[in-house]
Amino acid sequence: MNKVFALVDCNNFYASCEKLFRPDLASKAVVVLSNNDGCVIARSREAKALGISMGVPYFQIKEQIAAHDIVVFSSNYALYADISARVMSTLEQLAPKVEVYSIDEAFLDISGVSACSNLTEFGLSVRKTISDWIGMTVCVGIAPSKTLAKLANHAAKKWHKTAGVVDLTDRNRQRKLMALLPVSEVWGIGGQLTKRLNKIGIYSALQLADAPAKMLRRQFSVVLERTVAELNGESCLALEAIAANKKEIVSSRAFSERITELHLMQQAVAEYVHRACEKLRAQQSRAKQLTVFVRTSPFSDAGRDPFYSNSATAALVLPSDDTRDFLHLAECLLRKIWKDGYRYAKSGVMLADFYDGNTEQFQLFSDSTNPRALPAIAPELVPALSVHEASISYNAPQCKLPLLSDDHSTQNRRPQALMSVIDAINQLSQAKVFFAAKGINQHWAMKRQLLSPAYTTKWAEIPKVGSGSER
DNA sequence: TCTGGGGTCCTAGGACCC
DNA sequence: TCTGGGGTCCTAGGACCC
Repeated sequence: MNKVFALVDCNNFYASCEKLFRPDLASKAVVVLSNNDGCVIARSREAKALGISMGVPYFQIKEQIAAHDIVVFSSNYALYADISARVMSTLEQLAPKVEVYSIDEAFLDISGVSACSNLTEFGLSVRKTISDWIGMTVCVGIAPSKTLAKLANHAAKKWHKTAGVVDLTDRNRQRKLMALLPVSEVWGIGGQLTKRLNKIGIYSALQLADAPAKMLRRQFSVVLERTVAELNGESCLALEAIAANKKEIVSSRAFSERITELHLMQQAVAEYVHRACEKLRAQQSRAKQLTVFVRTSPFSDAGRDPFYSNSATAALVLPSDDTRDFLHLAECLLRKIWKDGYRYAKSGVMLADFYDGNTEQFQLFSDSTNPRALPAIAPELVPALSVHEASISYNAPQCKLPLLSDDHSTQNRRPQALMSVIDAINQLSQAKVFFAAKGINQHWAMKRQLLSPAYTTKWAEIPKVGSGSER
């Protein structure tokens, strides 16, 4: 049976979510800003028509916004995640297999549907159901590969006479559409590849589809070769109905005001460690590796406000999901890269090198006084503490384990209940329990001055741990 | 004054092994 | 003067995505 995919994508998702609870804004221009009210990241149809471009800094278009009476919102991820979950669970009722690809789009496997229903009619019924049940408008692209389904979706959005659904299962229709679209519209072709492809005379999607595969493989990569196969109707990218665990977890934010003092940066980094570890536990992984990075603004006048960016990485001896392990390590790493005299704009942490949370490799030569992982950092990184002292201050006060025991079975018996209890409390009531390291009055925390109310959720905050996909 | 956040995959090159 | 061949693993960096 031939594969058939449908790509369902919500129109102007964030802006549409904001309009959902504000019928008074139905025909008004609406834009949504990134974290910290920095850039425009979503625009309603009306805002696009007024020429507001994607990614433009808010401060640069304030006059335009006032002149055209555009309504502006800070991003409200709790709201968007909740609406997204409703759309996705509806799609799961309509199609046998669904892959949630991002907060506002999903691939459906509808192979076989054509046996009992016209594909365009199927698309229209999906559109109607999502509109009737949730109030969101979606477009549907249908094709024998994901890359072509993406292209079909693009066409459905671009041309209104399609009524929001394009069936691209026919080869002639595929070629007709590809001839009309620039190669940069193809999924997987970004700015750099567009430039290089243009140089060798490839401008349209069709020219790419007709280019010799061997040449592309040699001059570019297997990725491009696969894209071309997909454009020619050969499905290379399977539908992944079960979301895989993350292989790395990042938490980072720009500050609302510049940070110039180490103790404030320590708070911020502790906050990001806390969030990253929450996500890590939510997918039941343990991590070994931690990276901390800091940077000043890349947009400042370099003469007056010099640029600095640095990162440091270290690994625990054993993988862990305990926030305390990473707080300690992060503190050491931050001291390594911190330099006085800069105006820092952003920092963050990244967890990597993941292990299954349910299996654990014991150490062959375990140090019985050191039942848990000791950060593998050179002593010179921690001028105040020798490694020995670090291990003592690290383990002893925080866990009540028999410190002098050769019983290897105890080596990983650091109480895990603490983290579970903290996660459970914080799920019941957002951010009630936390480590003092992250500070109480976070003056540097992000600015969201135009936030809409928590219409559908208990907290107008970041999505609860484990709730759907984030973006 | 003010410019987002979070991911994945691939490749090249170095280190190391026999 | 002349210094092999083949393989794996890891990492950094680039490119892409939403």
